[in-house]
Amino acid sequence: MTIKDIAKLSGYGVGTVSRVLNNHPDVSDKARERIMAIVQAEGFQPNSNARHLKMQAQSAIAVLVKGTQNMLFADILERIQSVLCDNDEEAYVAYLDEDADEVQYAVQLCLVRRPKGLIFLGGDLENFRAGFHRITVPCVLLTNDASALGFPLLSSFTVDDRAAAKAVIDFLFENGHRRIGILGGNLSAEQISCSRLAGVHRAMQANGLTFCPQQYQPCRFSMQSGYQAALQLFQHNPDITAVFALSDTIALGAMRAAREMGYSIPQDISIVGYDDISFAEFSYPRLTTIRQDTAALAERGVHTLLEHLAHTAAPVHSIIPFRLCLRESVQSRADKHDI
Amino acid sequence: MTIKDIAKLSGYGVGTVSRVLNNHPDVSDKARERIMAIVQAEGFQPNSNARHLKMQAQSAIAVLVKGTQNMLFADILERIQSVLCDNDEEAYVAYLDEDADEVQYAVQLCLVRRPKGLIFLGGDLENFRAGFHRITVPCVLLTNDASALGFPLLSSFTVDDRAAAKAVIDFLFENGHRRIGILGGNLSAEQISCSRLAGVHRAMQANGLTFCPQQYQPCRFSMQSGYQAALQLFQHNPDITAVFALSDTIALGAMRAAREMGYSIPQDISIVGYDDISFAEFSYPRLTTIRQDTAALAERGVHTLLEHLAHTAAPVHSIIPFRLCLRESVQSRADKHDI
DNA sequence: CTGAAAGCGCTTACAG
DNA sequence: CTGAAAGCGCTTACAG
Repeated sequence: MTIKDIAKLSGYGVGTVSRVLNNHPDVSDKARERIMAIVQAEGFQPNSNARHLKMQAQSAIAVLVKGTQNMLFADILERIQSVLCDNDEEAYVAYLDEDADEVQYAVQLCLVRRPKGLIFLGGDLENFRAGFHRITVPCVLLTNDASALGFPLLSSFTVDDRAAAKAVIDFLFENGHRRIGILGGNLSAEQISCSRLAGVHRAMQANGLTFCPQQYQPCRFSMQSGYQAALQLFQHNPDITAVFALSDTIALGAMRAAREMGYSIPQDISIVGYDDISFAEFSYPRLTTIRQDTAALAERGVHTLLEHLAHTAAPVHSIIPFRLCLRESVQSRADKHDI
Repeated sequence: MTIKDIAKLSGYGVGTVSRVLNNHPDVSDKARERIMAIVQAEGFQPNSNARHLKMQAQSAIAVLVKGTQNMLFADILERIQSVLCDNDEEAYVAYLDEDADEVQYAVQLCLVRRPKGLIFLGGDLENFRAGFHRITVPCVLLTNDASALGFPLLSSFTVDDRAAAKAVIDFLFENGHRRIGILGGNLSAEQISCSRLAGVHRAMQANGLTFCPQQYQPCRFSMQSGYQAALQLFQHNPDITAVFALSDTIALGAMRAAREMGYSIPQDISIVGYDDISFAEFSYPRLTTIRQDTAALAERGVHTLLEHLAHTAAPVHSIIPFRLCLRESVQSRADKHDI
């Protein structure tokens, strides 16, 4: 069943059928009615390959997800899909290892699939700096701030990672914690771990605390990796009273490690996460964490991309608010200051 | 840059270029070399719309995921993507509400996107029975058994849900539990909850236990819903000593509910899940659960689909082994039999 | 082994 | 408001 068949059935030409299908204004009501009736009856759907070939545009928007087990990204992705769907856009999603070069992959993808736009879920600024100039379609980076890069085709939305990290440290400090361990991602690259750690540094300094390298233990963003890193951290820093994990999954792994070391949470060790994935509220004890507004991230990201697809405009870089969710995994040590 | 440009640059015709690009055997080595050199140099990629238009086939395989927050499916999906990628296949994935009619959606999808094959992640047999005859491409259903339906285009892979559920009940019985509550999905439809519950019934009967309707509390497959359902369950059945949740997410919600009721796990109440998502191992206490072999499910599913795409063959319905993972959320009450 | 040509199903100026 | 026609970029018999 093609547009030609519909034309024959309706007595009109293919041009008119096409115009009806595409909601062109210059069609008589009679033609529109008659043709639509047949389209309905036959359940006709135009061949999208032919359509796109003619329109010289790929329909798809590609979404590159960095990290395969990332609950936060899964959450954002779900919302992205739904907004995209509401706008009749198709999404192609690819999962990359959390240490892969997403920009290099994107360049490749643009060659092969020619998406009309890209959304990056997570990204390393270093990779963008090195390779983004080769990308020629509008893009949006989520959960990292690309404003400093100055690419005209790259917008970004993120919470203020520094401020959020600082809020965590301040909160721990207020609750009497002085020796705090940090569990996070790879620092060699310009990733979110960096800005979060910058916030940690600033807060430590502001509160008169020193921070030595061994208080930071790098790991991947998974429970398993968080668990192992936490074991290391506890070993190197037997005196810490709190752990700030740069993601909830890492925090959940750290909880397990703490228990294996015989620590009670939060009596012996306090733990704070980052992301507020749904498990954070159902862990035991409930995890105190930084809530990222995934709905805002997804919606603003998609809408910005769609606008930039419609007409070129200056990139927008915007900060999404965060919130420190106070739950049960932090103990106040106000009464036992030990500095 | 089109195939025509490559032809001009190389001095060959477009036909030869196309043949080189598609690895046809009937091309001289010289032509192949010269053309490939130019293709490499220019970074040329054929327009996939044009290609597919000619080949009269959509490239994509559609994956329909039933439930948006399903960690098990997320896990399987990731593996599906990777296997598909290894085989140079593109995947289009759509997330549906867990109570949506996936078959109706699939029929629609076939009209619009014409995928060459479909993979269902989760599915209600009732929906398949009602609407699958309208689907004309090879399909695979994962985590439910479609053998009874007899559709020539529908294969299925699943663990034996009845046997697994029976194993859980037997295990609980052996450990002294006599009054067991069940938390699961919607029973009105022919979903996995049904076969799992059938296994529960059988095991209860075999062990001489009675099972009254109020011991079953339906809910959606989420922590939040599991939490609320568990609260109900405890209220209606204050004497139960164990809860079998038909998914790990439900179980995690139930754990929260149990704690709120003042129960210790597993001392006061034992909890068993289903799926073995990664959080099951990192919850506190660690969750005893049924492990589904997601790798096998994904790989066998994709390979079967690929084979059926290559040449029609009889559908295959296969059982994937399960394993009861003994961890910490079940208490032996062998010493305090109370029947 | 290679080229010229038809045609996949659609859209869109161009006439009328 | 409508139809005839060109053409999007590719593949594949058909000749040679």
